[in-house]
Amino acid sequence: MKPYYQDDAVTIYHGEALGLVPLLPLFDAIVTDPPYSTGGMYRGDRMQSTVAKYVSSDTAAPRQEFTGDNRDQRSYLAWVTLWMTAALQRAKAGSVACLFTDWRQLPTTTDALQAGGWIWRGVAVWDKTLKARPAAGQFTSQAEYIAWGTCGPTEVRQLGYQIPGVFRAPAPDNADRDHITQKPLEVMRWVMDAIAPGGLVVDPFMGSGTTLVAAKESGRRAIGIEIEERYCEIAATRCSQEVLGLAL
Amino acid sequence: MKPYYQDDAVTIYHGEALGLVPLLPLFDAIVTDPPYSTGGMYRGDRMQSTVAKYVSSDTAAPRQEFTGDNRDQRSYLAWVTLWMTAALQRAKAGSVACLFTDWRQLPTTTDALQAGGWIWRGVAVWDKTLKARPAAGQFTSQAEYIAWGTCGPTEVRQLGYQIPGVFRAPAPDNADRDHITQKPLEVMRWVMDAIAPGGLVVDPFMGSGTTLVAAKESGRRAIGIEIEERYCEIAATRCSQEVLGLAL
DNA sequence: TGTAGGTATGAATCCGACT
DNA sequence: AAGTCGGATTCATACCTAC
Repeated sequence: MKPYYQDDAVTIYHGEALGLVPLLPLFDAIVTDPPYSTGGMYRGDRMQSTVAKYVSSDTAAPRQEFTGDNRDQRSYLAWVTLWMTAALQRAKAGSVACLFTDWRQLPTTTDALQAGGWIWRGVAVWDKTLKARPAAGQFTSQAEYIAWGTCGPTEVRQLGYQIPGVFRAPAPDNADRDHITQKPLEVMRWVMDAIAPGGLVVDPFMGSGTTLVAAKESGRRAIGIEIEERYCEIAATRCSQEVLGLAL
Repeated sequence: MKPYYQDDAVTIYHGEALGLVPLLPLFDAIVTDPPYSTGGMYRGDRMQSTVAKYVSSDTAAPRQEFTGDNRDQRSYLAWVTLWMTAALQRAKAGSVACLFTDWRQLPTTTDALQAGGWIWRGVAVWDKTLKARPAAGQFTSQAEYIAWGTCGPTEVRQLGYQIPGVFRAPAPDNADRDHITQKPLEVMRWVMDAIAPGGLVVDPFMGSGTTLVAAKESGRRAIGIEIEERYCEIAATRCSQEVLGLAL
């Protein structure tokens, strides 16, 4: 396993999550935003070869109606369960898992979390604030969700402050994004609060590496896995800039 | 079917939801906050009385129990599906369903919504703000959720403004509540925005009747069903005060 | 009317003791 | 043993009281 990039806090592997997760060192947290598209990403019935492209919930045109054909959702469940099961084997006791999801995949994601052997502890909300597409007479879909849980009993930490369960931060503008589903750094900083300082954070679907930057910046270590080399490059650049104190 | 209370906008029936829903006139929306049967990781915790589960141990003011809050998850799914199926039979095309739930029952609730034949359209978030019970080193559980959907295709309405998908409002103070789980009126006003003006709103688990007050106040009609007579009385009082313009 | 300080409490959760 | 029960604990926030 040769890293694509490495510094004292961050390691990036260029490769496929399902294959690489079992080879990771023991870690303290898995924080990730898997591709949760609802169509066209599964080739054949081999779920192992799934990660092909990222689709943003932001870019979807009008919402598809629920048709009763759960094929994609079932595959998604199986696939998430696979790598969460693998992750559990490499997780220290008390480790935290944070899985980003949209409203449509939230029930599937909590199922997969539990099917993978993790204890589901709750749902946190990223409120993207209202500026999204207009929807006539319907609740605006302005939130993403984090299904979170632990490996075994919770590790009790006295922080002296409460970690909000709802976090408000606008999504980055198109121009400021390297990746179509890129999260604002503030959101990832918020998530880091739920993880013990100094711990090792794993993101098997790294994308442009916001998780790694937030982890490093907040005194944690991180490992990122990404199948597309161009994102490995972007993330490596962001992490090394962070080294020099240039980020943000 | 003899009403417990009736005025020109509001009707209250004292009785049991499963039996009464099939007898209702055709309606435009079902908005309700069923007993979540939640309150704890462990079965034992969930089987406690509602006061033991939901009221802080050091709370001075006495609180009233409410019933129907001890189902396990399987039963909860079956039960919600039952009355949502019945409701669909009395729902006009394009009707809206809004089911309140907490994080733990959210996946079960969206399953039940769909199992009952409704089309799941999204999740709205009531952010209770950080005035919530803290949990050391964990995301605060400060939100409740609304699983919402429609009976058939959405009825397109031009509102001229967007309905937020995340709504911030602190839970009412202990002293200002008649029911342990009473919602703030503002929250119900927000929900009413998703329902056509003048429409008939049904709440089969009325409690202290906030849904009815919000419906009436916003120019809609409402039917409430409640199994405990004490809450029928409270709701009737609130609705009649609203008639006289005394509420709020 | 304003400001500062004290107090009560939340649709929890955890854990140990007891039946 | 598995199931029940009860007490301790967390802190941001709204509200009340006192100056």
